Amino acid sequence: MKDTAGVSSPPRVRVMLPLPLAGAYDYRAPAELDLQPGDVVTVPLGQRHLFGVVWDPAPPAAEAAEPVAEHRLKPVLARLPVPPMSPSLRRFIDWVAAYTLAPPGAVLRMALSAPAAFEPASPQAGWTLAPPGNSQPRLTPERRRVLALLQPGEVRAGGALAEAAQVSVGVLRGMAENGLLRPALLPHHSRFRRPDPDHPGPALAGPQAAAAAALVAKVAARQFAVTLLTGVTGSGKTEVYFDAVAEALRQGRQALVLLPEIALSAQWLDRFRARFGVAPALWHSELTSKTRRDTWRAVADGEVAVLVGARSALFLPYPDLGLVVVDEEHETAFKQEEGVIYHARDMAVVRARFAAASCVLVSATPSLESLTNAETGRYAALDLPTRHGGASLPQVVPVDLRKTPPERGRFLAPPLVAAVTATLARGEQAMLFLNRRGYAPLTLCRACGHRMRCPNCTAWLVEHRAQRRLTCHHCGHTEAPPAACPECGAEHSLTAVGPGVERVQEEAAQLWPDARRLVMASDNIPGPAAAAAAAQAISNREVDLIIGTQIVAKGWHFPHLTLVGVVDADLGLAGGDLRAAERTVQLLHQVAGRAGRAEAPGQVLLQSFSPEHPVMQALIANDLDAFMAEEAAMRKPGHWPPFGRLAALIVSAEDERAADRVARDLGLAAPGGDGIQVLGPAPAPLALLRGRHRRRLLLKCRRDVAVQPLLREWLARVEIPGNVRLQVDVDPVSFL
DNA sequence: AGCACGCCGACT
DNA sequence: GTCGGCGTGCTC
Repeated sequence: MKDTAGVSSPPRVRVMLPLPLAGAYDYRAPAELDLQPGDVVTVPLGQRHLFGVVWDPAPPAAEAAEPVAEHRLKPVLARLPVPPMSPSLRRFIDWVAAYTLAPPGAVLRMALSAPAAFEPASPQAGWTLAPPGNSQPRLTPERRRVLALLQPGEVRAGGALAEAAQVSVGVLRGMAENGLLRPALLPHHSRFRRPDPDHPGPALAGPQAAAAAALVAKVAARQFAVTLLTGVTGSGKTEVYFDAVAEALRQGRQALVLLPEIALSAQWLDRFRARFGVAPALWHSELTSKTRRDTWRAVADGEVAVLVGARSALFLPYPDLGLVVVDEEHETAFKQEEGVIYHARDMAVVRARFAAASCVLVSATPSLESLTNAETGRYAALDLPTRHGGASLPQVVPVDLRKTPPERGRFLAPPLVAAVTATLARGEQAMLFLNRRGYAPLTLCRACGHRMRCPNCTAWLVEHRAQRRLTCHHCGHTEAPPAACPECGAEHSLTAVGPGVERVQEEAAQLWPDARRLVMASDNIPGPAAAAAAAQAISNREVDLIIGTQIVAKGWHFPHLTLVGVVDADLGLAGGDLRAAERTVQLLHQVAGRAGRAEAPGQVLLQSFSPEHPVMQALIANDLDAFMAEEAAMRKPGHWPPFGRLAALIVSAEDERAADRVARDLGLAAPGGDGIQVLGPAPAPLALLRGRHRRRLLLKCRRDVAVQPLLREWLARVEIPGNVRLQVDVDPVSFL
């Protein structure tokens, strides 16, 4: 900054705004506000007032850009009475923005996700005894009861006081008018109770105790470290990392546990309560705005010691984070695919690094990424080898659909039908797993071959027979099934092709009419309450046969379930997805883990057209380590992740030619060189999505290539018109 | 992200 | 003649 001699520029601060702007904006800093980096402020922007955060001064290198002229600066309006954003969270936001190529303000927006939390705290109004005055108001029995309940100086909420005195709140108001009571503010009372690290709970022994001690030592060291905790379903991983959470509590630091499907974790919460005596704070997208506000503030104030949340919980303002746990770390649900595109598992590691916290990644079926990091020593590794309580692993058996096909128009092969029949006859529970919602994935005209497709997407319409609708699972388009073929006009020619869970349930109803059946899919399990109710019904043996999509795969404990039938084990393997095999093994292994967790041994039947496929063989032999080693050997030579880096560019526009033009320009401007390869442009597998035409390019680099500078230079060379959108997906998980 | 400015169709 | 549609562009 070149100050002319004797003329000093007025103090200015950089303020990050929660908007997708390229960087922070400069504001004039009134001296009386005494602004420091991290302060939450309100500033004018155009015609409106916005919340923002005072950011750190720009590094000298960035000063090449001309600073905004003095006369254009507007003043910071106010500093808000909330704890300042910590340096570690500010650095994390900058880091995520730089890594994902997202505007830093868009990342900040995730950290300011409860704007109501900045409104001046409105303590709840209550009533207290008024000092005795001159007037002598009438003392009815109702009024006496109220007065008897209040100690001098005590403040009680109106509703609670009225209820305790068995009067209406109107009585209280009348007493205030007569000088018996006066309004007062309730003392701040946190709704978040501190979990007790020493709450009497299940004791750990053997390998569990050893693993727990190792994690506790990491937390006690108060340094950044990453540990991969693995172990088969039921080996007690959760209780092991609970000990690490307890140590963070003892250290006076906060612990964050990320779960992929917070909505479906009623059983997880029960286990937490059993270990710590109270429920943890929760964070997910379906919180009410009031709970959201209270939780955000309580986290910022350090009142929340343990928080369990979905991926967005990474951006909450913990004052002193000591532990980050990512449970089910292999889950693709941790990948945010919209807005700021990031992988919560990977960002959790970074969040822990900036906070000098311990990070624990947990899974029965760890991702190849994490396994590789453990192998190279970047992560410590802990494995729990046995099922807790001596329960044995289920036996996995293939059902070869070529040798023993189902009857025509049916989807359950004779060996599976026989196994379910036998299980039900023994009075045990069975589950049929099919990762496909609805009745049938395709509706076809037998006369002309026309297929019912979505007008907005490259996708078939899925029949939902219960609702009498054809629905697109990508954009939500829905229509009534036509009486005649829209193409050739033939009547009664439209026929359902392939099974969904509804159709399997229909077949099950014919095969086992007396069995009590329960379908579990996102369509009929809309939220946490419904999921908990379903789990309860299963535990209470009110259900004999469960028919479910992938929502049954996650972390449930069904003690009476002894048979799992996978209706279509080949389903996830279609398509050219890099991780299709890995994901299928993980999903089917998790589903298989539902069977036989108590004393009764479990059995898993895999219906497949290719039982010789390495995925099926790995499941049958229960040797996932060998499978993952083979998977690694296949990816290594081509520098595929995790042995190389990927970034996807998705070009989309309503105008197909505009999308093509930009995709072509990107292809022409593509970077090259040693260890750098660009694939495409090509139409995306979902070439049309929500009415937008999509093209993809894929940048593949050796591990030692810095991808972000490469991408930034590349994108700067290409002009993107306003009607075309370009999304950058660093480390893509989905190839749609 | 929002809000303004700006340039073309159906209403009192 | 105006009200209003949403396309482009800027906000320290």
